[in-house]
Amino acid sequence: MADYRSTVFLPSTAFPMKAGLPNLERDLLARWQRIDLYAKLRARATGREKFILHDGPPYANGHIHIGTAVNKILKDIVTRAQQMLGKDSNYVPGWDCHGLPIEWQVEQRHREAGRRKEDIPLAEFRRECRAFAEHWIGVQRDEFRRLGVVGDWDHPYTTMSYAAEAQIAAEILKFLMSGALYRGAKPVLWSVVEKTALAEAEVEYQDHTSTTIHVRFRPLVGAPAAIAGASLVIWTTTPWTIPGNRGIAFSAAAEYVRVRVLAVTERSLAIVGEEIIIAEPLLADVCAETGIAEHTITGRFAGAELEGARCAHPWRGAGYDFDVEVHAGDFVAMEQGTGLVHIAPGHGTDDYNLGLKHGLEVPHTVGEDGTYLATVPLFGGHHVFKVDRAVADKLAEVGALLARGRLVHSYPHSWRSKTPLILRNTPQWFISMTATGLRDTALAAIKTVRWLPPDSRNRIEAMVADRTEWVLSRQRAWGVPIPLFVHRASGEPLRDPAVHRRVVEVFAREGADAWFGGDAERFLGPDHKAADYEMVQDIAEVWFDSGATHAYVLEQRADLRWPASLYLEGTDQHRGWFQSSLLEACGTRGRAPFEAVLTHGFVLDGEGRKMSKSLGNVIAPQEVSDRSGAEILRVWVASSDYTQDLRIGADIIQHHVDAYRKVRNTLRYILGNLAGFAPDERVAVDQMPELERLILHRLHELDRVVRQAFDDFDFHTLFNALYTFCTVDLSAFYFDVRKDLLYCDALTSPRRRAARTVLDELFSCLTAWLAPVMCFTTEEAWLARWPSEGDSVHLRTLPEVPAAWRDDALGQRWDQIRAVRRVITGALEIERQQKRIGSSLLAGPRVWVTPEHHTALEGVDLAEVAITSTIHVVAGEPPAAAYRLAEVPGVGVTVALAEGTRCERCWRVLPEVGAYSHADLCGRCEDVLTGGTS
RNA sequence: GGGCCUGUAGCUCAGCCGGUUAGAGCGCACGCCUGAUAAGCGUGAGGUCGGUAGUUCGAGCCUACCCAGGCCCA
Repeated sequence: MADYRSTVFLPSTAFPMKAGLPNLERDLLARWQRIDLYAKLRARATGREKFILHDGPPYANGHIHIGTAVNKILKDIVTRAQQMLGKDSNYVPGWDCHGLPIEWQVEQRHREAGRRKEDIPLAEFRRECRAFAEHWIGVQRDEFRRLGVVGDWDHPYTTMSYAAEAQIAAEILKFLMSGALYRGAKPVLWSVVEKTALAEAEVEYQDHTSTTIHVRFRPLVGAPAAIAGASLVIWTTTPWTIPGNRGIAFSAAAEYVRVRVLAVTERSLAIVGEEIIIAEPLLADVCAETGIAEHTITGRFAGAELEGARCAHPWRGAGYDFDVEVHAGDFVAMEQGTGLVHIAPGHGTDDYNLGLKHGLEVPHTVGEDGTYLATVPLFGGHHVFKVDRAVADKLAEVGALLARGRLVHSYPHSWRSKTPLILRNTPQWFISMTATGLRDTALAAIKTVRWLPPDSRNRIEAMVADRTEWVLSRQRAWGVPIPLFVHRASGEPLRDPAVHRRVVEVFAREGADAWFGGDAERFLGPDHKAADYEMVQDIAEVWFDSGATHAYVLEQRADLRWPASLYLEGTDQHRGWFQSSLLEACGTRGRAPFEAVLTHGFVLDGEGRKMSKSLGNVIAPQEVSDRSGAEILRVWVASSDYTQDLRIGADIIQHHVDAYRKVRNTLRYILGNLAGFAPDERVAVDQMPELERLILHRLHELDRVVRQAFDDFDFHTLFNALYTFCTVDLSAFYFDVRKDLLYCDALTSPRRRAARTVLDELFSCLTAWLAPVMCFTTEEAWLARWPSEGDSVHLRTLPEVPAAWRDDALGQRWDQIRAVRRVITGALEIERQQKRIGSSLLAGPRVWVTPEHHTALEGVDLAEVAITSTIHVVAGEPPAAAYRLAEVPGVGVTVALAEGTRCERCWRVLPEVGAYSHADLCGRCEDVLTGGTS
């Protein structure tokens, strides 16, 4: 028997089945660097409408993790998609460089070397922080590039560049001049040993034994009848804050009771006959703790009735003659205590906020060394850690102490000295949300921005509406100083544009380090005496640095644009960068610095849990890149619905590896069958068989999906649509059906040429559509087809899909044809199970169809479509024995073996085989080999 | 504890304005092909739509509560 394999036109391509992604990616990255793809993209897009995705700067203090990888990949897909939509989509990456975590790590190094931070000159310390940030910028830049992210990596922005530091200073001064910046005070975590403020990250929680006290507060004349004559009882674990008391908080959601004491235990400080007010749910606890043995409830009322009541401080008459106000607080819990919470606005965050809301005084009571200020009656000069007993005694003396006790609980301690911390009222610089109408401006600006997903707007709106102020200052070393001179006599910050100009100029030239040189004259100039001014030593919090990036990046770079087209970050940035950018720009420019904001979720493990070292479920992007390829991460990101949290785990990675292979093999098959394809081989659409026109129609449909998805940043819809197209429409249908004529028809056959024309269009569309996601593989495929030194698939824009390809009627007709095909394949499967056939080409089925189907099948070679050798179509009711599918009513199939002999070249079984010069060939194959027309 | 959000097959996702037996692809099982071959094709089994209670003639879609999870606060 003759072997005709060599006469068959099998696919041929150098594009390998196995990608070897990690190596391929490194090669392509080197190539893009060699040809300077970024510069080529810019050159190609000159003059086009700009699309500016402004990078939210990641923090430069460690390797990237899977979350930062997702963020950067998503940004890259967006920028590439916009570029392909025909815009100049320029992406400039940036880094956040100042701030505590870097300072902390640099300090840690010194500690390990046995040096104290205090012994290191500030200038040197700042230099080390800068070097530290620089190092990690380099590391992260390599890691981001490894993911395939294209952007201006040679000219990124940083928050610590001199230009940035100068502009940050300038922006702060704008807030000063507008009247929004003011000096106030608020409680911060404070170490009395180090005499410094600490951030939450520097705090360790350890068990601590506190003295607890129950204290009576007597309502003043005019109090509501419900409480008149009784005592409000509070409970606290920090007796030393009693001198700072200015209020009492209750829960508006709770019931309160008035309780008359009937009997007490031995040594109880409760008095038989007295009446106290506490929350109902805590009644039993309070009685137990204060030694009330018997009681009766004489009143019961809703918490709300307490609102606005006033009490006397227990030490009224001894310097504590102010009123203590009673207000609702949503932080009042029914877990412990009395349901009435002592409020010291200088010593607690809830206390401070409640005080702010009701205009309570925020007293300064404690100095930086932990001793009471001399102005504090009774306790001036005493240390807060040694005063608990004295406070309790003093309360007992005036009859206010109802009980005292001890409690072991988790309490914040300094990570350095291991000593307990206090919350201490500390001077801070604030940006007011109201003085210049900042909150209203921001809320109005929010309405003009496109928030994606739409829920995102609720979140930012609620946060801005609830925000009471913006605390700008940090008592830290590594950051941009708040460049103010405070007049010693008046306490007013200096507002002199000439001085401000000098500050900004010097910062731009020498960096913000210049501020800490101690030379005030160079900034103050001849008009002010340095001795008259205090030079503020606080630095600005890092959210201000990054919130001002729009000012020193978007506004200042000619290749960018203000406002940005898009900010794209994780959902946590509603409190962070989205908000600081919004507030900064609204405060200085009156509008948002972005037109749209896109938010993504967080990365969780395969079970939907947070990744953590202790759970051992952390997946590093570097590992995935090295093992499977960064392309797999990109496919994973693109096929996930990132508006929700994304999950990743070993099986999920495998899933996307499989999906990748399917798409890759689709491209490979197209390339293989396009071998030697020349432009003059092309066939006009109206000359094509229906099947080819159907695929073009699908391309037209997909083109609309793709453009819409690019516009909406909706990549998972896009990727799933393309993936399904590759599997369902191409691999399982079109390619399978067209194998016969691609392999066996003559090279000149019009229908083969038509198929190849369609493959050419498929290649053009798929490589472009997938390029933003599969940036490596599409480039590899593009170059496999069009070898070139300097070209790239990424320099393309989306192909124009002719409107003429659309043919809805054809699409609907083929839906019916494919339904009939499903019945046939089902029937063939039965035969296969019975071992009557193997290949479908052995079959010659008989198909009964409805009149509708019959019309749809007109002019269609159903045998070709079903990949059988022959087929008989009959209009009419199928016999009882016919195979049917419930979802395709009226269609039935019986299967007989195809009559005839197998053509040894195309493997179809036909009666004509044997009638030609080659005894084992069909007519078509005979002609291909002889050049005849039999 | 508060604000915002999520929960549909093992996985990634569809599911319109509430309206028949809840879909797709992958994976899995079984089979076919051996001229896409560490490929390709077919068939099949998988879901009490997180739970409970309501509203409704009818709920995966609406309401309440609960459970699990995420982000941000406290």
